Amino acid sequence: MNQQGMLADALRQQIIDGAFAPGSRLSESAIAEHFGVARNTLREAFRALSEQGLLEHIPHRGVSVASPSIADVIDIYRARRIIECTALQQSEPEHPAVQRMQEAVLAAEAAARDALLDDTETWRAVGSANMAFHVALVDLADSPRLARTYRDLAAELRLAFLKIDDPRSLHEPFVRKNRAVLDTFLARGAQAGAAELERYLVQSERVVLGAFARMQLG
Amino acid sequence: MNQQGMLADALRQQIIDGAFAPGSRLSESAIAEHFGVARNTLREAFRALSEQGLLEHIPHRGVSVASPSIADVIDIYRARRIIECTALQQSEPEHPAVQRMQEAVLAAEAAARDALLDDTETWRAVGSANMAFHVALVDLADSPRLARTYRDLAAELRLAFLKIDDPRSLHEPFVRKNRAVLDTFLARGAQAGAAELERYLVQSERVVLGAFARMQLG
DNA sequence: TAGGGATTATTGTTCAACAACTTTGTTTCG
DNA sequence: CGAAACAAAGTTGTTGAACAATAATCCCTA
Repeated sequence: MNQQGMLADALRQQIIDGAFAPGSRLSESAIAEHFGVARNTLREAFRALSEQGLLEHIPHRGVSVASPSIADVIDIYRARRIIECTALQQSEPEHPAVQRMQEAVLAAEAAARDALLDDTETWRAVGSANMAFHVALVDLADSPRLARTYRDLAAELRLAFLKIDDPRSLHEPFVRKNRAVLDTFLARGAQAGAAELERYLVQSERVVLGAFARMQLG
Repeated sequence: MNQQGMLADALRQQIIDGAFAPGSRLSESAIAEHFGVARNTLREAFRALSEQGLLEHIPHRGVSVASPSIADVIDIYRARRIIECTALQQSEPEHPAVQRMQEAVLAAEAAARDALLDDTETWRAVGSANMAFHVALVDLADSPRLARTYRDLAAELRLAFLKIDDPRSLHEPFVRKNRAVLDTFLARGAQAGAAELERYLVQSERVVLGAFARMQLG
């Protein structure tokens, strides 16, 4: 792979891992030096991540890590509902992605068992496993383009999560919820699974929006 | 706006207008000279368009205009069905985008009336108006992210259209179909409109795939 | 203290050069 | 004659430096 490709991937991972706070500005020269690449090369990586919604680019002011607003969160969940619910509703139970959904749920349950009360890192791992569940779910649709769109949505949503202090209340309730979606889907079919998933998404959105609202007060 | 922004837009328009045949390679130095910019600047524009699916980038082999395969067309229509049908189904008739849907249908009908039998240019204008109808339709969902995804899908699909010789058979039948979708939606509601739209998309996909199949024979 | 203007820092763009790689053309050998 | 190996040419990938254009900061004055 290219240097810029690897560079974009590395940056992407760091951003998702919270190495830079949402909203913080990224200096071209500093980051270029940090990665040991030329400024021109870094700019190409920046543009790729901007197209994916992870970075925000303002002319002559450089790039910042995206910092989703309440409106963004609402939009992300709107898109999630459309993509995820349709993907699940129109799917077949024998699809290979189902196994990956299983594994993701098990991984999330395991991580949640091991997590201490306020260990940010572990709860983020729970969040990662939860997200892997939904990524696998979208793969049920067998549409590379929808999967790509969803990947970008998920990365953006992760930035929203980073803004919230309390990672446990953000991730813990949804381990059980994902399990419910999966079990309902397997036991009672696509239609019932999609309905359960819709409830999941509504509740998840409410939790995130609630945290955002509290944030703007405190 | 930036030079690269304008550059990307100009290139985008030229590609969509068919200035470069799908699949053709774009030489960095030639295009940079043509636009009077440096190679580095052009590369940033290239990357933006690659992210949107209009250009295909292969390391060390440069960029080519995307040339959608049959699999791509199938995927594009799959995504279209999910996005468009959900957008229409969950919409309200008083949404401002409805007016733009009206206008697009009228524009398409007018262009189709004036079109000569084999005037490629005019039939492409009909295609543009048709596409405007669907873009407006997606705006019913009030989701910037879905709208952006759909814009990229539409641009890619346009490249597929460019590969097909007979623009009339590609665009003419769908003027009436769009009218039917709109009238059904207005007269009988979102649910009925979505069903009509689904039929539209199925037929449209069949027409495009048929043309592709014939192309690979001849 | 508020406004205005010079200063400084950062980004936008260009250029030239070289490295890395692919493609093409040629040669050589079976 | 055909295929593999090799050399040559052309394109892209990346760098570093330079300058222009714009934004942010600081300092001075009223």
